[in-house]
Order: sequence, then C-alpha cells, then structure tokens
Amino acid sequence: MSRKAKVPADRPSVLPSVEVLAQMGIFLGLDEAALDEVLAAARTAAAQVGEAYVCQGEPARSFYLLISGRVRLSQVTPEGQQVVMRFVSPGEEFGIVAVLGRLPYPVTAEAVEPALALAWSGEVFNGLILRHPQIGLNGMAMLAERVKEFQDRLREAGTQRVERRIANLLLRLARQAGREVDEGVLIDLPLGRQDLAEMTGTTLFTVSRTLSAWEERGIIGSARKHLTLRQPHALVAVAEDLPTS
Amino acid sequence: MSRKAKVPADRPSVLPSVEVLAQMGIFLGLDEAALDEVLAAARTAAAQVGEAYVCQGEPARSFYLLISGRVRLSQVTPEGQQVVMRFVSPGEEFGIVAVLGRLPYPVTAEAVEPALALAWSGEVFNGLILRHPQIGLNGMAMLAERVKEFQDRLREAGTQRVERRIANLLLRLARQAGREVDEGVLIDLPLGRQDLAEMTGTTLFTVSRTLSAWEERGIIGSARKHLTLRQPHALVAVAEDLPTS
DNA sequence: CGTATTTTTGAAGCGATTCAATGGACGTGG
DNA sequence: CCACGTCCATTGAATCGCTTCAAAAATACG
Repeated sequence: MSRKAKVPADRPSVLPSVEVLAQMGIFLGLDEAALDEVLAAARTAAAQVGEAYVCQGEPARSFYLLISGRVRLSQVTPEGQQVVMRFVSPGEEFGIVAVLGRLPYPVTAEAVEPALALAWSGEVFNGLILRHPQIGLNGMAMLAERVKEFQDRLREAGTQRVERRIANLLLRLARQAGREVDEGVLIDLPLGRQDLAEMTGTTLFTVSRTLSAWEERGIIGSARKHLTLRQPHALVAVAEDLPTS
Repeated sequence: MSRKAKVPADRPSVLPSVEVLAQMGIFLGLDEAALDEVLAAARTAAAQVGEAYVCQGEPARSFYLLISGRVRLSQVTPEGQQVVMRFVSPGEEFGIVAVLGRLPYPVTAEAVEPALALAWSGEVFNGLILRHPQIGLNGMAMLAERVKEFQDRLREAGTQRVERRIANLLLRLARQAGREVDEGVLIDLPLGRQDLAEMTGTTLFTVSRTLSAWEERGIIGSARKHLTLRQPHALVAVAEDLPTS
C-alpha cells in the first residue's frame, strides 16, 4: 500500500507488481512463486476512453483483469438496442468466457476512463488454474457472487417499479464506485441518463424525470454525467418502498 | 449406461455409480480414482414433492448435484412476492454459495418432482477442488454459462414486451426439459400459469391471456400444469418479433 | 460564440396491471 | 359413480405507469 508512493496516481506503472496482484480477489491466497508465474504469463493491455478490449460476437481469446480505470460491459440486442450490464472496477475481471472454449464474447467491453488491464489467453489461464487450484476456487467464488447479483437484478426487474429500480441501481453503483466528498457520496463514473436507462430497462426520459424529482427534494445532486448522493438514507427509503417521511 | 438395467427407472438407486457421476458437467475429465473419492465424500439426499433442499436465508452449508427429479429455485422479495429463478434438471448443481464461506442461501430449492441429489459440505467440496483442479475449471465453466444466461434474461426483461418474454421462456424451458411427443414438444415440468408469470416478471392474468391467444392459433397445447409446443417455429417468430405470417 | 451533445419538460397513447367474477379440471368421500 | 370442494385458469372492464414523440433548455467544447 505504501510502496507505490513514487508512482503518479494517474499514470499507473506498466507492469503491476506481485504485491498488487496478491490483492486481487481472483489471486487471493497464492504464494509468491505462483504469483510470479501468473504475472510472467500475462501481457498488459492499455485502452483509451472509447476503446474496446473485446467486442460482442468476436471469438473469446483472452481473459482480463482490470488494474486501473473503468470499463463498461454492454450488449446490443438484435434490434440494435443497447443494454449496459455492469461497470468493471480495478481488481475485477472480465472476459471469463475465454476459459471455456472458443465461444463468442457475449458483451462488448469498452473503457470509459483510461484503463490498464492484465490479459491471459484462454489456454494459458486454463493451465494456471490446473497448476494452482486456488485460482479456480477464487474464480468460482467471484462468479457465484456475480450470479447472485444478476439474480437480484432480475428479481428487481420483474417485481419493482422504475423508481425503485433506479434507486437500487444508484445505491449499487455507490457501493461499487462511490467516493466520499463533503456533499455526500459521489459516484465516480462518467454516467449519463442514457446509461442509467440502459441499466434499469427504462427510457432516458423516465430517468430524467425521476432524478429531477429527487434533486428537487435534495436527495441527489446532479451534474452532467456525474451524480452525488446527498441523502443516501432517503434513497434507501425509496429502494425499500418505505413511506416518504 | 447399460449398468443400471436392473434398477427400475422410477426408483433410482440410492448411490449413483461412478459412471453416472462421470457424465455430470462438473466432473467431466476426472479419472476413476478421483471420481471414487468424490463419490465417497458425498451423501445422498432425497426429497418429496414440495420438500425443500435449502431455504432462502439459511446459512449455506451444502452444495448439491441433482441426480434425478426436478427442483425449482425461487426467491421471495421482502414484500412477499415470489420469483422463480430457474428449474434444475438432473446433472445440474445448486447451492454453489456453500463453497464461498458462510453466506446465507439466496434462494429456496424445492422439489417439484420426487428428487434425489448428492450433497457435499462446503468445506469438503473446497478440498475436492483443491485436490482436483479440473473440478474448479468445470465449475467456473458452469457458472460462466449461468452468468451468461442471467445476462440474457436481464436484457430480455429490460427490452422486450411480455409476449416476447413468455415466448423466449417457453423456448428455453423446452430446450432444458423438452420431450418429443407426437403433437410436438412437451415441456416436462409441472408448470402453472403462476410459475410462468414469476419467471417472466408479469402477472398470471397476462400469461393466461397470451397462452389462450396462442392456443387459439394452434401454436401451443395447454393442459393443466403442462404445456406442449405444437409449432415451435411460430414461437420463435414471436420471440424474434418477426411479422406474423 | 456557435455547434453538438445531453438533459428537461409536455402531452398523447398504449400495454400491462388490477380487481372481480366466472368457468373448468381434479381428487375425494359418500 | 356422482356430488362436492378446492385449486387453477379464463375473461372483462377500469385504471395507471410508463413509453413515445416533439420541442425547448442547458451545458460542454472547439
């Protein structure tokens, strides 16, 4: 944690250290020798804003672990509608599909902030798992977590009204990418109305109306492409459908 | 495959053989010694219709692999609404949460047909994965597949009208539990209108109206708690929003 | 300062829900 | 075997939440 003092925060070193790698959920519990092997097998991949790591429909070749920046995973429907699946934060992986054969990527992964990732080819990562079973165990845990999250979102999508879904989304995003500032919790993502709509399965019009109403009540602060939760508890009240005090 | 000749089809043997185990997705590629070890560590668990293997909210102790029968996984919302997540068919697992510490089960797993499952405690299964990395690899593959399925459903829920969602659901169920009969493809699950509603995030009224319309057009056959797809291609047309011929 | 992008607001229309009431299937006991 | 009760499915009518489309306002950027 104190090691990186010399490295400018906004320009990450090209090759992350073993120490950094050891923090990542998927490599927890590995000894130094194993981490060295993992790191040696990796290549780094940088991406500018708007650049895509992987594109929906392409054969899945590589598995990625995000080191810094932010990546947005989205799908386009056959009809051309876009759906945002999730945002990837540092320490999280994407492109897991690569480990299970030559399937196409189901999503497009696009950097929304300058990003740096480690990448392994599917075959190589396969070998790493077989040689270091702990990785497989960690991977299952991460994926199980992800399944649970999607289950929750699916339940929300089926049972809750738009307003509650948006409230839940904001709370989830705050948990994932929230930063404390003096007015409240800033969601540290470039986040447009359209993005929120595509994550809750509604239209940007409805999102706009809802956020406007909340801003009027002082629950959130809204700048272009950035949101601040001023009264998270009020948002929780909406999310849980409690009577508005 | 030919080994079980002496066992009545409707009363599965109490301890499944190694041959059966070797077919299950999560144990693919294991040698006989490993399978023996896996089997020795397992206990069997039978359940009557309506009986629950695990209950939502209970601490996750065991991991299950269904051998025969059918199990329904559902969640209840804090408000008491029920949501059906999926049906488990023989060869599929559930309760994966047990491998990642003492979290509560996120779902309730209830037998809808007399069921038999193998069960391992979380710790034991953990050990099996560490000793046989292939299990971890297979597990990641299964979970990645599941994530993909939930992603697809989430996309559907957000972008498609009810009619299309129901069509997609029926096609998915047919793929998972379909049985060819002379009138078409029978979905071999005890499936009420309420179940369909809870899987598509709509009401049983809307489901009923939709199915009635389809039955009138000869697309499906509908008996109490059981459905037959008579013209699967017509359902595909609905699911893909093609002009009705 | 002008243009492009994002956000807001208004009004009309529709799809789906809600509630109530009826209709039909199944199993059980007389 | 028929009559009954229960559970499940259907149907109709009223209502509402959200979408849709149009247009204006606000904000960023060159």
